[in-house]
Amino acid sequence: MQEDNLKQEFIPLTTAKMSVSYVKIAEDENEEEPIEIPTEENGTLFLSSVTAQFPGACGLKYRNDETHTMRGVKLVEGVLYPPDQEEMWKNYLYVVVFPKGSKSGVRNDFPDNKRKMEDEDVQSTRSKRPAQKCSDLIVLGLPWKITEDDLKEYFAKYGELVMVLIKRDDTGKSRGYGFIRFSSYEVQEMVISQRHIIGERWCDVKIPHSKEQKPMVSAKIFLGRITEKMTKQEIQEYFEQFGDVDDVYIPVPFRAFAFVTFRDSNVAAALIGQDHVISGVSVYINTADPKGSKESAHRGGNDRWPNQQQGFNPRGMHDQRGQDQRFYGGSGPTQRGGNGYGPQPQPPMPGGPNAAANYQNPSQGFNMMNPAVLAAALGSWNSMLNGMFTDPMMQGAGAGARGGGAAGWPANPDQKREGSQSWGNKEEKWS
DNA sequence: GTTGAGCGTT
Repeated sequence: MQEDNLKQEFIPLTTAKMSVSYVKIAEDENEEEPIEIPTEENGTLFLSSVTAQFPGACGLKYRNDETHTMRGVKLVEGVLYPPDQEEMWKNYLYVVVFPKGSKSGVRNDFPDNKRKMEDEDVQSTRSKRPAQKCSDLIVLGLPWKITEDDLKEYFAKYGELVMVLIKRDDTGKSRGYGFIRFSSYEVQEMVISQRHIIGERWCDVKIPHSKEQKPMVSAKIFLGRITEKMTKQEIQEYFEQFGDVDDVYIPVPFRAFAFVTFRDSNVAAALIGQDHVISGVSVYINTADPKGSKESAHRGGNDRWPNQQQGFNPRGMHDQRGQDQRFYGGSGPTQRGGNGYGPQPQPPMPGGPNAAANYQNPSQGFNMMNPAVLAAALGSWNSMLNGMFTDPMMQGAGAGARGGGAAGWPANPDQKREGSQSWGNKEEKWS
C-alpha cells in the first residue's frame, strides 16, 4: 500500500544520512544579511554553532506559516531540533533568542536601528572572546562513574571548554563533583542558568564558593555631573575611545550621574579620578563602588577594589590557541610596542617618567602598553598633578598565588591514574 | 565493594 511506501521513505532522525545543510539565522526578522549555520549530519543544530556566531544566544525562534506567530525551536541539552521532521528547517529565517535581561548589551538599546553601528561596536558584538570574565565552574551531583571525557563530551555542546576536572579521593573514586571552564562568558552564563542531566542524574553548575569572593573585576565607573540632555549613546560613543563599552546606565529619575561599564576593567581603572568634557559638559569619574552605597567622592585613594587576579592571566591557561591577549587597538594614541605582561619599562609618558613609574607598580603587571589604557591614563595626567589621583593598582592584590590553581588540562597524561579515566586520544587541541 | 550534600593539589 501507498502508506507503507511513505513510511519506508521516512527516515528517522537518528539514522538519517543527510548531508549537512544550512540554517538561516539572524538577530532579528528584518536583518538583511542572515548568517547560514551548518547543521549536524542528522539534521540537528548545535546551540554552540549558533553561539559561535551569536555570543550569548540561548535558543532560536521562527515565524511559522500558519499562525504567523513566533515559535520556539526545540532545544534539548544544547541540541536544536528542526521544526519539521520531513521538511526539516525549511526555508525559515530563524531568529536568535537571548536570555532575558541579559547582557546582550547596549546594542539592542539603540532606539533607531537604522543607524549603523560603529565598527567598534560591531566588533564588540561579534567578539567571541569576552576574555577574562570566565571563571571555573563547579559541577555538583555527578554520577560516581563519570569521567572527564564524559563531562567534556556533555558540556562541549554548549561551547568551547578549556578545562575539565573531576575531583577524586586517594583511591581515585570520584567525589561526585568536578570543575569545568568555558572560554566564553556567555556560554558560562547559559550553562549556569539551567540544570543538567548527566548520566541519569540532575547536576548543578555553579560558581564555586572559592571564587565568589572575587566578584569579577569591576569594569564599571561612576560618572558624575552629567546633564539631563546626555543620552546613553552619546556617553557610550565618547567612552568607546578608551575601550569597548559594555553598558551605559542612567538612572531613570534623573540624578545627574550614570554608570559606564567597560569590557576591560583596566580601562575603567585608568579613568578613575579624571575630569572629562562630554558635549561641553565637564563630568567627573569615580569608582562605581560596587558594594554598599557609600557616597565617597573624595577619598584619599583607599577605595578597595576587587582583586585584580583574573584580569591578566600570567600563564594564559585559558587561552590555548592564542586567543587575543592583545587589547583593543586602534583607538589609542601611539604605542603598540610590546604585548607582553609583567614588568614594563616606564612608558613614554609626557611629563616625566617618574610619575609614570609611580603610576604603575610594575610587579602588578599593569599593562601600560594597552593603547586604550594608556589613553585613559594620559587623560588622568591632570588629576595626577592635582593630587587627586588614586591608585587602585597599588593594592597588593597578590595576583599570583591562587590564580593559576587547578585549572588547565592535566599537563601530563599520567594524571589519569585509576583506570576508568581516559584522557586518551583527541587531546591535541587541548594540551 | 557503600554514599548524594558539598566547594578545587601536592
